Amino acid sequence: MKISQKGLYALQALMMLTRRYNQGAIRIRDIAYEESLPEKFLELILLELKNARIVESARGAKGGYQLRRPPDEIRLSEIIRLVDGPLAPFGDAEQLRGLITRDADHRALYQVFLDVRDAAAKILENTTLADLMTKPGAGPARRSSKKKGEASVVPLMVHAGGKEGHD
Amino acid sequence: MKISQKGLYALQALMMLTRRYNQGAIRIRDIAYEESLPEKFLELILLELKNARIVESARGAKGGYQLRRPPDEIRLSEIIRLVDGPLAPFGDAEQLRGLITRDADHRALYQVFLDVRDAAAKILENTTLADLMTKPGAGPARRSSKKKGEASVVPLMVHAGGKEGHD
DNA sequence: AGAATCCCTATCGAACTAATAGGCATTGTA
DNA sequence: TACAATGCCTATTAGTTCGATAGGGATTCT
Repeated sequence: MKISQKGLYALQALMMLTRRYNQGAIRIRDIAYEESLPEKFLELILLELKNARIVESARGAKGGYQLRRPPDEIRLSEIIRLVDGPLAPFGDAEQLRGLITRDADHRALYQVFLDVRDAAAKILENTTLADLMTKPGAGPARRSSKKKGEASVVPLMVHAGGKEGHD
Repeated sequence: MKISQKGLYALQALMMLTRRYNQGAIRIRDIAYEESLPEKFLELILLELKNARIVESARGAKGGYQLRRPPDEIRLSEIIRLVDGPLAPFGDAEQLRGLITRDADHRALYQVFLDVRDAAAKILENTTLADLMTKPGAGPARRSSKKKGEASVVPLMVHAGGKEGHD
């Protein structure tokens, strides 16, 4: 899965709307200004988020955007899938399962791809917009999702190579 | 991280060379035929793998390609980084660490991105070409890397949504 | 000498990405 | 009721990436 510039903008805009949750409609212009995003491009993104029922809009003067659901009910996986497609590094989960079943020669390879997508999905399904809110004074970030009967998963000590592992 | 068609071809070609390990040089044409890959495109890929010292070539008649190191010393992470770039879903690990440090407003978001890349890295660093070899008769695949003093990590029961979780 | 094979650079069309443009529709307010 | 503010929507564009092909040069075996 690759997160595009557009995907990043979407997430940033939604973080902004999360901060302003319950404060009524926010103008595109204000979101763009506060998050330093290209206004016209953001307009397109918000339209897409609206069609996906993640945000809602008010038109005309005093119009603007706001979240349609509480921030702790909007998962990062949902947004990323919408804007940037499947979480799998190749194809999508369904396709990979098919290949694992049918392509005996490359089964093990596709299984690794599926493992990677599952690991990403686990993180992104369990992180909501609410989890991204950091208190202004707070130090190094660490988040947790609890509410609404969801399993809280803390990704503790996940690190690959040595202490110094680039990419 | 997104694995391109080219990346998949590279991995497939290397799996083929793993099967033929210690059997001398294999012609591009034979690899292409056996794995059903476009020959000319594969040529480019192998050239790149050669420059990265993953495979070595012999030129002239009786020429061809072979792995330059034993299959259990070639990690999927190395190949994917070479062909498709950083494992992170956005930017690279170093850049993400910088953003987490400096961009207070979006720190938590970038931390999630880094968590995702760490999860992917963990899997891909711990899987080698040797791990992808399945016995011809064997059923559902499961692999493990042991040799050369590496920590063997079995990604057990990693699954996101419900039983039926597409992408 | 000649055939086989890898080496290398160039090129191509299709698709995707990030962004901009501009007119239409709706709504609050003077 | 006008009009200004704002979102809605479609089109367009320049630049990049992707997947693939082409072809001549260099090397090595027989």
